[in-house]
Amino acid sequence: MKMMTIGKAAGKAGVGVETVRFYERQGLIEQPPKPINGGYRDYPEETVLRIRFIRQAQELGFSLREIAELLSLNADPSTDCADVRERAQGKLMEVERKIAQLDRMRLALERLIAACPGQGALKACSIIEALKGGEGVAAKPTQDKETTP
Amino acid sequence: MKMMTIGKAAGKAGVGVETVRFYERQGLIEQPPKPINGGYRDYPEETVLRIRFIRQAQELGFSLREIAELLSLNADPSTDCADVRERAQGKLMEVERKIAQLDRMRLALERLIAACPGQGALKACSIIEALKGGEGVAAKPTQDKETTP
DNA sequence: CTTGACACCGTACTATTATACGGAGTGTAG
DNA sequence: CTACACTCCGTATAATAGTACGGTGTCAAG
Repeated sequence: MKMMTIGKAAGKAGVGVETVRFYERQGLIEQPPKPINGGYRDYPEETVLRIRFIRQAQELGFSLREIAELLSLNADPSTDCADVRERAQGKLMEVERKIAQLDRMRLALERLIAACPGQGALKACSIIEALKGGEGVAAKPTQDKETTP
Repeated sequence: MKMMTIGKAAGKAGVGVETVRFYERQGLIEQPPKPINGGYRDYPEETVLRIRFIRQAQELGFSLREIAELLSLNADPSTDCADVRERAQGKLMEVERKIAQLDRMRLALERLIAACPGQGALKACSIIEALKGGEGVAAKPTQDKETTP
């Protein structure tokens, strides 16, 4: 039977061997047991999928800690369902917020592209305006007390 | 006239003073000139907007380097329009890819939440499957040569 | 049975993104 | 005019996410 060593697994997932080991140390993926008689570990296909998930999620702005939380939703069909549900709902809200923000950015970029070759009136569309609404979850800005007495 | 010191600007943007200085050093925001007779710098409102944009974009998975690229699209109505347009189109594709990925994750989370309280058949929906399609731009996985000779 | 590529493992180094510290200067409320 | 908070600037330290290195062990092709 074909044996998947760490190098093969890393290759299939598109990362380096050291990265796989790093994720193991962080508890993001499980290290397969070392064969009883010594020798090389055999990685299951699932590890490859997990690593790919991790990389994709990173590109979407999740930290490894957050990704661990996402993966934990997946991992335990045995654990308290209501708890998983609640955490999933939190993540869902986060995801929806990101989608909304990206959609604003998409619109801004589209406007920018549209405005570009037509006339010189490029000044009209500011990328910065794109993400105006939808505050991040933490660290609210201090209120600007209006000079309107 | 009201003067916005670095602390005020940082507060309005929801970051610390040190972070503002850091962004200045990175060239993400411009440091206002020091008043001729010494004293404190006066930050324009635009700086606050830029900082907020930076934080939002970071949550969407852009690095500071990428954010600098995004901001540069905004900055120069004078520069070569075709170039700006091209870069904007690249960013747009990136944004659309992210949206698609997040949409998959959203669906997976919704399925997870829906599957949760009904029956114990939670096993059915794997978060990991959510991001299957849509490879990241770089680092393609090595091809798994099928054992089908 | 040797040789070369890779696994194993611990430790060290790097890049990115901040945060903290310390000493001197500045602005303002009382 | 003094106390206190805040700015300024340079340097130091930290957290996150890897990446590299070096010595030893293992496997498999020739």
